[in-house]
Amino acid sequence: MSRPTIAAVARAAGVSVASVSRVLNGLPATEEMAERVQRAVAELGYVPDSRARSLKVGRTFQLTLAVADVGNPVYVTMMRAVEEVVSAAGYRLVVTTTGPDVVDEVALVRGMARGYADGLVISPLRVDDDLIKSIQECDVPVVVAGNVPARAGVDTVRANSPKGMLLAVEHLLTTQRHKVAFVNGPVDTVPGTARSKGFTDAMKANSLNPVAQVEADDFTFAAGREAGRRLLDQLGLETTQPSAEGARAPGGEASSPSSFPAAGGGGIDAVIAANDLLAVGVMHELAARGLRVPDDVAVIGMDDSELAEQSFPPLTSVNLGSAERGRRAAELLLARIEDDTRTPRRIVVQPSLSVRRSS
Amino acid sequence: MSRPTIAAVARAAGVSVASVSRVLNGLPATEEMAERVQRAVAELGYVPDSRARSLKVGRTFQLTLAVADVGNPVYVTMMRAVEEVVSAAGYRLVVTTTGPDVVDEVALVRGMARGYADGLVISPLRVDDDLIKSIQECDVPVVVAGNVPARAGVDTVRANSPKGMLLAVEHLLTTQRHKVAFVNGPVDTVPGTARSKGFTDAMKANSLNPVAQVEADDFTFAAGREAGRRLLDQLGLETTQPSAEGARAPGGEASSPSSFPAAGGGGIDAVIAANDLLAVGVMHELAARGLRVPDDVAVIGMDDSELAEQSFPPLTSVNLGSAERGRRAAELLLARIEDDTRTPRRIVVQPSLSVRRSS
DNA sequence: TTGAAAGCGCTAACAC
DNA sequence: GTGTTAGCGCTTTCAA
Repeated sequence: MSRPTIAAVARAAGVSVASVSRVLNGLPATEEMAERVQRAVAELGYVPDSRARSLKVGRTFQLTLAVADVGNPVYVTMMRAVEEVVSAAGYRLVVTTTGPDVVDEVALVRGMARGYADGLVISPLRVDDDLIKSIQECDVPVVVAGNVPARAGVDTVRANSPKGMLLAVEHLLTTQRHKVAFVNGPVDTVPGTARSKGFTDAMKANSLNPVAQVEADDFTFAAGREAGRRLLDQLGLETTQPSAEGARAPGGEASSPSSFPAAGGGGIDAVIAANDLLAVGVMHELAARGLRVPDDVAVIGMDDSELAEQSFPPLTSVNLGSAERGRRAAELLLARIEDDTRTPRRIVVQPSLSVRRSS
Repeated sequence: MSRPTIAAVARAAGVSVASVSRVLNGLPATEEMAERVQRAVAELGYVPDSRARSLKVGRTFQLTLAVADVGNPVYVTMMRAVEEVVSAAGYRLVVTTTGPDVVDEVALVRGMARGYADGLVISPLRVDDDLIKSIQECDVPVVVAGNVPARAGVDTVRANSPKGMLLAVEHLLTTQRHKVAFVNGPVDTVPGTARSKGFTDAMKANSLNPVAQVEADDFTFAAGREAGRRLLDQLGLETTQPSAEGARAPGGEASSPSSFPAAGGGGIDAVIAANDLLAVGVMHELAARGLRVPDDVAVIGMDDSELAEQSFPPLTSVNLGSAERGRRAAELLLARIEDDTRTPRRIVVQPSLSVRRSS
């Protein structure tokens, strides 16, 4: 038995389809009419087809959130925030994953023309002219949670990475750390570029020279660990442990009661990582080499995701406002759906530092 | 300027809409016809409306995956597996979050009647008769990644928690741990129930008595930490550290060269947690009380999610086959979409143990 | 207030 | 091989 249609309901209620539609949409009708329709609806278990409806009204009341990697906890925070805003506005949120390639992002945006949703929040890892063009030409409103050139003329809400980097570097200085290394993600990504420049500027602003810099292949834990390996190799820090079994904890007891940097960091006393996953990967590699966090090396991540509290030791992390970015992005999208003529806004969310035990 | 329709393309190409449709769907047409249509499509940037299409053909070529909590890393693994299978089959996957309440799950399943997708994979946290009923009556195929009664007659693929618990307990015995505590999630959930029974049986089978058992409010890190707090309070283990600053690492250096349990666990030498998030929460609480993992207390999680490798020390975890469950669930769904008359299958995925440093 | 009917954009008979 | 047309399920004029 197939799904009942509005016609079936009309027949069962002995009224016209128009009346059923009206009752269902809360338009004026007599008490009795409403009653009869409701009964028929309940009896048949009728549920309106959203495709047919949206074909007619031109809206789906669905919104899409596209992220590159569901495994990145920063997106969890963002998803939650977006979900909250859009569901309060009566929209359904669906999440899709694009993967790391810009071509897939472009395909996703182009695909929106198929009418899947009334709007899109996209947090692109990589941006090129094709992507910008696809966003500009998109049939539904798009807001970018990330950084695209102002001339693109699209709504964006982005983090302030340079400011965030400044917070990180200044925190390190305050805690007497001067020999800092930087583990970035792929520099051909939007966040990778921003972090790179931010780090360089922040160091310069504090008259510091980076001791070392490496670039991970990806914004993932595995890539972070691998990058940490390269970093420490580069610094001439061989693995000190005879076996994995005996590897020391990153948060092992301090060798001295104070929290001043101990020797043994092999030329560095701090690492800043471009996100939390990378930071945790680096901490694992430090531990594998017998280096303690924060005693030998302080570690700072970025994003202040759930992983930062879950990691051990808990990770000091630059809060780039992912929840607020999600919220603002959702609000921007809703506003643009409401009024497509408003001039594009570019919102920048300010960072803060969540100091935990890794620094 | 609004989106071009198939009629606009037909006009531009000087052919009929039927011909455009045919070319677009790869049906026989002359070289020249194909050419003209393709050109017009490219010129206008035409993209077919999937709503109109699916209204006509009765299929959306979208599949939905519904999970309770995007923040739980086990779902990340599952999502990836499902995505892989369905996209290979030419379907688009959309993910939605239900939250922890069964009523929202029911609403989700009922809502599928609106025609959002051709099928649903749902991993319900809580199951009641309403939910089962909604699944049975659902207009589109549903496969449950989790446990529902056999009499429900729905396709399911589930984990073997009891077997997994057995692996965990036996591993502890092998490593000379006998005083084990259990940190479960809410027992009114599907996994909570399964883990509870599994743990009890596994202990009994090995002639072991649980030293303590606590139930977390949720399958989250925060709830795990809180449950750990209650557990250790219950065992009379006061916080030994004067300040948070000096808390010891869970993976601190062993006090003896062997890996035999040291004293200091306050009546326990092992904790099994119902999932990885809970396990990590417990590890944090252990650390806060100066207890070392695994030296004082071994910790075993379940799910073997990405978090298990990311945690420190890396978490021994029961692999409940979330990737395979995702894969099989997706395959089951595809098969049922293909043939709705096949008898429901109930697949059980066997667990394995991923031994890491926490035990 | 209610009903009849047009039409959203597409596909699939059916006729040529 | 191609064009005409009915109709998927719904909403919304327009008349009554």
